[in-house]
Amino acid sequence: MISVLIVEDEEIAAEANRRYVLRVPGFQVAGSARTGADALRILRHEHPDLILLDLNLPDMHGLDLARSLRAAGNLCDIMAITSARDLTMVRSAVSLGVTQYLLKPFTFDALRQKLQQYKQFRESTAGAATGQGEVDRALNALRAATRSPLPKGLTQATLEAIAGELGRHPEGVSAQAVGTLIGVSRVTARRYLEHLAETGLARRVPRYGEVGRPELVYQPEHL
Amino acid sequence: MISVLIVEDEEIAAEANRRYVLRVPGFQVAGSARTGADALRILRHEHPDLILLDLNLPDMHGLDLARSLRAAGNLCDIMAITSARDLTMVRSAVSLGVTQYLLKPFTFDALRQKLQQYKQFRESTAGAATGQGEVDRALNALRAATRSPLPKGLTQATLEAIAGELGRHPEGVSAQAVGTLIGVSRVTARRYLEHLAETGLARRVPRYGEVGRPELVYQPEHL
DNA sequence: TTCGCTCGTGAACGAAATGTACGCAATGAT
DNA sequence: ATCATTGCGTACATTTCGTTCACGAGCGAA
Repeated sequence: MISVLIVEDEEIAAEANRRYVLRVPGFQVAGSARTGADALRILRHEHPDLILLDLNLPDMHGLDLARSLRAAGNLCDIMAITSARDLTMVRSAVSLGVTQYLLKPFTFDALRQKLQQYKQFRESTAGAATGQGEVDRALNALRAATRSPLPKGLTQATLEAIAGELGRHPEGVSAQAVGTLIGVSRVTARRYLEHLAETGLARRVPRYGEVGRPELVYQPEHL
Repeated sequence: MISVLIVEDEEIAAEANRRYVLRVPGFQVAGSARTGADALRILRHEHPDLILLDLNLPDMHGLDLARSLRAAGNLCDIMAITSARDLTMVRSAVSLGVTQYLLKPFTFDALRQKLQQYKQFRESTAGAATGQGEVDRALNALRAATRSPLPKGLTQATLEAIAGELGRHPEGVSAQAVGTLIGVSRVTARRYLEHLAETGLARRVPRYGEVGRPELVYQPEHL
C-alpha cells in the first residue's frame, strides 16, 4: 500500500481528496494537514510515500514546504495541486522534485490516472537497470498518457471488444487468439492490444514455445 | 543560449562533455568543476541554467550537492550522469529535481537528445497554461519516449528475466542453469548472458569440474 | 448518382527471436 | 600422447512478429 498525506487548507476539498485517494486501489491516506506548519509537524513522525500538496497554503507557499523537506533530507514524493496557470511555476516545481502536477479543478479520473502513473513509476524503479533504456522507461512511467481521443485507426467499438476479451483471460492471450475469438485478424487485434499496453491496461509477456520465435501474450493489468 | 556548468572529477571526461555540449546548437558552457566544493564555489557567483552533474564526486555524492543547492533556494536544473545501475537512485534523483538521468558510458547522440529534450521543456514552459493538457505536454517534453537500441535478436522482456535471475546468484550461474530456471534454452540464455558480459554487467568465470570441459559461469558485476 | 476522399481492416511478406543438432574445445585419466 | 567426458559455440530450421500496402465501406460535395 502507498500511503498518502493530504495537504489542503480548504476543509471540503481536503475531504474530497481523501475520498478520491481511498477509491484508488493500492492507496491509503496517512493523514491530513491544513497548513504548511501542520504538514511539517505531521512529517516529523509520519513517513508517507506521497504528499498530495496544494500549493496555495495560508501560512506558506507549497513549494516552500517542498524546499524545507528537501533541505531536511526528506525525499518523499510530491504531487502538486494548484489552480495557478503559470507554467514557470511548473518549472520550479520540477526542480524541487514534484513528480506530478495537477490543475484545479480536476475530476476523479484525472487524479486516479496520476496516482496510477505514480504507482507504476514506483514499481518500475524496484531493481537494477541493464541500460539507458530501462532508466528511460522508468521515467516515462510518470509521463501523462493523453487519453483524450483514440489514436487514428482505432474504433471505440473494436477497442471495447478487444478489451473485453482480454479481461476474460487473466493468464494472458496472444494477439492471434484474441483475433480469432473476436472475429478480426491478428493484425487488428495486435493494434488494439498494443494501444492497451501503451495506456497501461495490458502487459506484454513473451511465452516461450517448444521451438521458434516466442509468442507474445497480453495480460490484463488491473490497476 | 542555455548555459551549462559541467561537474565531473575526471579531467578527460570533463573535457569530452564540454566538447559535446558545445556541439549542440543553443548551448554554451558556463564553467567546469572537479569537486562538489568547487561547484558550490562557482555557483556562488555564476548562475547557469543547467548543471551536468556526475554523481560520483571525490568529496561528496552528487545528490548531496543537489540537496545543498535546493536548500539554498537554487532551482537550477540538473542532468545527472552516473554509471550506477541502481534504479532506487533514480527515484532519489527525481525527488531532488533532477530532470534528466544519463547512464555512463553514453554517446554524443544520447547526450544531444537529452539536451534537446531539456531545451524543448524550457520553451514549453514559457507562458501560461490554458488547461491540464498543456501542463502534461510540458512535462512530457522531459520524458519523451526514447527507443532503446537493443542488439538485433534480443528482447527487452527476456533480457530483464535473464538479468533478474543472474542477480539472484552472486556466486555465479551457468547458462544451462539460467535457461532452465527462466524457461528458455541454454542457447538463448547464453545469448543474453553474453550481452550482459559485453556491457560490463556480468563476468565470465570458468568453473572446473571433476572431469570434462569446464563450465562457464556468469557472475553479476556490481559497479 | 458519381466522384473523390478518408479511415479501418486484413493478406502477404520480410525480419526477428527462439530451439535443435552437431562438431569441436577443454579438461582429467590412462 | 591418446582417450573418455563434459560442456561450449554455431549453423540452420522453426515459428511468430511487425510492417507495408491494397481493398472496400462510408460520407460529403457536385
